[in-house]
Amino acid sequence: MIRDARVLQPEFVPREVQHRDAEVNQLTHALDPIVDGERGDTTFLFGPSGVGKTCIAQYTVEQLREAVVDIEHQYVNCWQNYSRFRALYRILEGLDGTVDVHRGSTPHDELLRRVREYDGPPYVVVLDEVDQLQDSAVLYDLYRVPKLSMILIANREEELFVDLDDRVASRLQSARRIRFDHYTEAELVAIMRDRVDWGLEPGAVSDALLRRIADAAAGDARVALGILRNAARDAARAGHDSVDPSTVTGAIPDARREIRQTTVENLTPHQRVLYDLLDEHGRQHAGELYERYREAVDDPRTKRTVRNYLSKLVQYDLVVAEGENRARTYRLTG
DNA sequence: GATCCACAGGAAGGGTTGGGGG
DNA sequence: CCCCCAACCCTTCCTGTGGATC
Repeated sequence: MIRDARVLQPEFVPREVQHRDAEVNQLTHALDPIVDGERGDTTFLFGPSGVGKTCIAQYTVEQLREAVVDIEHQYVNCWQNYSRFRALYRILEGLDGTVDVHRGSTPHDELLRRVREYDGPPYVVVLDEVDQLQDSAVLYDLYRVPKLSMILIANREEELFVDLDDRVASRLQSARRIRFDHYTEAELVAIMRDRVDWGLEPGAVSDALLRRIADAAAGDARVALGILRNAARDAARAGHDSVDPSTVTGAIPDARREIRQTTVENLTPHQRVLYDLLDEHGRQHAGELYERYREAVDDPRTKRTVRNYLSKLVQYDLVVAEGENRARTYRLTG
């Protein structure tokens, strides 16, 4: 039943994107100067998850690569590369592949110096989840690199600008902004239909089922494709030649869990304990949670450190903090 | 209404880590 | 081989806030 599983994978970038013409055009326009060897406009892509921000950024850069002879590009996920050092390291890595800069042996802004000295073809850097960057001043530094164009991706504009360095904020005030909204049900169905036609045997999934998946995904294409992928896999394993409604129903919680699971697996052991305690006991105040945590581990960290852990969990969208000061409680999302 | 208390989160400093140079 | 140094993590100390208590 499955012909090509790749097109259902989350990281797959389609050759043609659907329902994002306006956004693609705006981004292409912002990058136009690159065609003439100039620097492109700094551009923000804002919107909830699963609405195609990363996909459109990568797609547009790819288009540009086909149109322009010579550009360099690099994708940096700031969720994984959240420190100034790591982000700069990745950016330098995009330029010559190997970097012989190691922490400890080089003056602390050697990385930035090397990036600034860059004088090759135009360099397009996509900074995904840019709100996760600990030191936003790095954006200010990158802003001053002549050959470097930035595409910045984040969920919410307000949250991003709240803790931006003042210099950065004023510079980025003038940056272009492109907003992405949830997909409609019809758009999600069309996106899935396209992937189904490429990746599955004809007739494997009916439109009615795609509508059902779209409904469960609530405008999030990543969730929709996750459900579709799991449903197709389950049906294939069961030896069916098409997906039926009950398989879809079974795949919905799986897909949700899958997306969350990859995040949970990246937690440190201590963060994981906090996550599990919130899972087990539900909504809690910081005090009770800390007491349980202290019981649960051999070498408890201080309250201050646990507060840092919790704010990480909130940033990762695994935990919600509700209320202020004493009244604040923590619980898992969803 | 003054005081207390639990909590959030900033700032500063120390310890650990892990690479390169002497 | 040892030492140096920056990155990183954790702790300590601190200020600010708002609900609870008297």
